[in-house]
Amino acid sequence: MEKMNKTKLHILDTAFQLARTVGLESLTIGSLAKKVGMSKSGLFAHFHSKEMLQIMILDYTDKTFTTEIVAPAIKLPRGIGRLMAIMDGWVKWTTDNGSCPLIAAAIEFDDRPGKVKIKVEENLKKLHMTLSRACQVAVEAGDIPSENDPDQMAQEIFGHILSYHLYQKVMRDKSALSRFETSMKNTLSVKGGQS
Amino acid sequence: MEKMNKTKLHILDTAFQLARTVGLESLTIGSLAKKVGMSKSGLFAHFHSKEMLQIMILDYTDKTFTTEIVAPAIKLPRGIGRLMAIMDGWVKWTTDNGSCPLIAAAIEFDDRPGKVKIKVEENLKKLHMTLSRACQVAVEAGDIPSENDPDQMAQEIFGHILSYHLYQKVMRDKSALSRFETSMKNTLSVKGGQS
DNA sequence: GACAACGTAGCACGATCGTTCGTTTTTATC
DNA sequence: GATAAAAACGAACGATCGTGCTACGTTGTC
Repeated sequence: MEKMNKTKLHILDTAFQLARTVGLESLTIGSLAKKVGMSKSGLFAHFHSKEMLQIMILDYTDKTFTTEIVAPAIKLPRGIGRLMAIMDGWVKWTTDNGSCPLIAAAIEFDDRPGKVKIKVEENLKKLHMTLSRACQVAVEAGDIPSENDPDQMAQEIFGHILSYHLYQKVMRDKSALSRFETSMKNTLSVKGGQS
Repeated sequence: MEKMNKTKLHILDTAFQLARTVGLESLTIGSLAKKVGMSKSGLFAHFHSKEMLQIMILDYTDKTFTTEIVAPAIKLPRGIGRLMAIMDGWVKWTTDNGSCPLIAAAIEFDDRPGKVKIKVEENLKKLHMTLSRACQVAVEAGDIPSENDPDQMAQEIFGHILSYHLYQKVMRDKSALSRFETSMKNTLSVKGGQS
């Protein structure tokens, strides 16, 4: 873990908020500096390239998501409650203000190799692991059928969130949330494969 | 429908390809002009603002998706085959080269009101309708259970595609495709809700 | 209180952004 | 082949991009 002084944290927090509405690429150092209230060069000195700034925003995003959503869920007793707590938090995280910088970055950089994409890949995998683990715990607790593969469920659930985001935020579909909840139920119940 | 001369179509086709790798915002008129092989101002004259260019790229994307993927599927006999043909085409469309400009734009503009967002919303709704209709046809043909709501299935399926895209393209997960297929099976089969 | 280290500001760089303008080249019409 | 219309061009605009450099102010240490 890296040392972080007060100013740098304040910058990152502002950058995080800004990135939620404009993404990582359209976030410019000039606009960020104006919003923070300091000079472009003074801000720039904390990071030594825009690429590094983007990476640290992703880091900050991950840390915020973990402490605000994952950590509280982990405190719940082992079982499906943890998973649902994460999902509730995630939905709120998606709905409230702006979208998720990680998702935005994932789409922006999916075809642009580089350090940022590597960081995105890393964070996405971590998120998948969190989901997958939570599913596994729910299975072990007997809350959901053991036929279900945790990785399969995780990928499906990830899709439910992404889809919800599009339907709710872009298409402004009033039914988006209830459909999301139905989707979750479907994923977590037994699968009656007709072969 | 608008009249379109040869040059404009060529520009849009090139822009479409470029947008698949960099998105709509990072696509600059200068870089596009260079790739097309004409001057910035000459190209700019065809559209009268960058915003209009972005909208026409989205239009072009929609038209291409329709003729390349939806139209061939419609020619198949009524039933689940149509839906699966669309999904096959969509997966290939997502996997082959770059991602989908519409999806990228949806993420980029979800919190930026304006004409572009309106166009994105319009196209997404059209895509949802296409999916929903295909599901409904499959139900009517008796290929999938009638308990399933077409809109519900459409939102789920949309999520499966988005998730697949992230897992395959960003996380480079080898199992992404097979999980996607499982997800599709799950969505299209009966739901055994344990209340 | 001298001194080193650090955080921040100011200024400027070359590049590129979207856009405008006037001119030249191409195309179509008679 | 003359002429009008349309298409493409080169140059330039003011603004902003990311990034350096230098200097000034603050802070902590001896």
